[in-house]
Amino acid sequence: MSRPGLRERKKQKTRLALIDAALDLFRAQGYEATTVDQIAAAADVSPRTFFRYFATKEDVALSLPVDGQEVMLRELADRPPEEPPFVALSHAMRAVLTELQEGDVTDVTRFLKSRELVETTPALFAGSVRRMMENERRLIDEIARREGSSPDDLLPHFVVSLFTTVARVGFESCHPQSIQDLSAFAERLEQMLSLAERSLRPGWDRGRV
Amino acid sequence: MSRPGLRERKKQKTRLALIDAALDLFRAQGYEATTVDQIAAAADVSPRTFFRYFATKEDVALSLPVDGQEVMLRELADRPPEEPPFVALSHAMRAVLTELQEGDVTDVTRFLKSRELVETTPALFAGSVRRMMENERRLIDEIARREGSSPDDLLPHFVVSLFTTVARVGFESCHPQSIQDLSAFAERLEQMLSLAERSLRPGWDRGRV
DNA sequence: TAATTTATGACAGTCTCTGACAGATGACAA
DNA sequence: TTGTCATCTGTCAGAGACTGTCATAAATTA
Repeated sequence: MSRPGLRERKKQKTRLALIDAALDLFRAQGYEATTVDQIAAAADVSPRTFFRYFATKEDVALSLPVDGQEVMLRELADRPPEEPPFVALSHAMRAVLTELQEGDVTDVTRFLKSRELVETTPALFAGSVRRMMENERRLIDEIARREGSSPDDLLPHFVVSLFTTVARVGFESCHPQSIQDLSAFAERLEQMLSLAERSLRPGWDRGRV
Repeated sequence: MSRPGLRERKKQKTRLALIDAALDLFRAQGYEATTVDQIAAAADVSPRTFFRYFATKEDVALSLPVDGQEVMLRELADRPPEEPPFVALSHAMRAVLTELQEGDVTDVTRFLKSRELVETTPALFAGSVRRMMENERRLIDEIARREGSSPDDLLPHFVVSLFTTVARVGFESCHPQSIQDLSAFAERLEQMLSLAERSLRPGWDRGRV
């Protein structure tokens, strides 16, 4: 696993510079009030280059949560097949938070920053939900594959949507307080997962009720 | 209940003209490919006037589903308090479809048109979900009021989010086929509601499990 | 009919985002 | 080291969504 070339490293640097510049400007003067020109200037690139890294202004704010969804999908694929769908999804989600916590501290900071931004900015919140739902399709496919469901079976759709909802409500409920570390997130998530577990019949996620 | 004045009638006419022009253009050449200028021209108003009726291009496409949400909220407020939350929400949703069906036929056509458009256009789908979630807050408040929950109780949030998810999955599952009438919608909705009912423990939506 | 309110059109301007082209820079082989 | 090539970047021009402003026209009211 050799170190990537200079070009690749520069690209990563530019990408992070744009993300950090954007998050700071968004926090300081609000999302709508900051222009792409300002972000580009703060990161020392031309406005055109900004759009070579991020398709939209929204993308730069949501790139971290989006990365998280990728991790989640990878983790889900690694869960043992005998695990019921909802349990597998829960563990995959926990793994995302764990992986983040074990990584670089600046990553955690960036993540929390962007998370707070998303919760307090309606436009970004909308975008976040949108991506969550685009991701839902992929989670559904993976669950359907694991369970061997037929393509028009509504159960995988139901299970994944329900799980996504539970996770979202958990995250949202963190919003009023300013969250300093990830453990508060993890705690809320467990709280919601157990509420869901208590509400649902055993075997519901495999159609055996 | 006197007939509104000429000015008010003209406004309603312009509004409907914009909606119809927009929906037709969107269907014919796609949502992104049609410009606001085209819509305004088709409805015989200036582009500036378009924005006096709809804040964004998205709004004109989603105005009908948004109207539906208003109806849903009104219906929910009319449900008897002894009804458990999930049942009350289900009945309110049924009432929306019933009210639509009993109204003008052109309204139903417009509704189905916009519904298909939303499902087939990612940008609009995202916007639709976003409004659904903005509406969620109001539904939560109403359920919390009915049940006398404390403001930081997660249960009303959970119940409403779960219901919204179920309804959404039901609507989405209609997409592949082209829906001609509302009864197909109603049928799918019932299918999903019964799946949810089977999966959940009795009393879950009042915290009595 | 006159006065007032309100809807509309016309115009100018900002911001997001895209295509096209040319110059700069890193990757790689001779 | 040098030359070639692919890729990154800046500059420019432009479309399209959306907003503020002001004058005009139409509806409402006295």
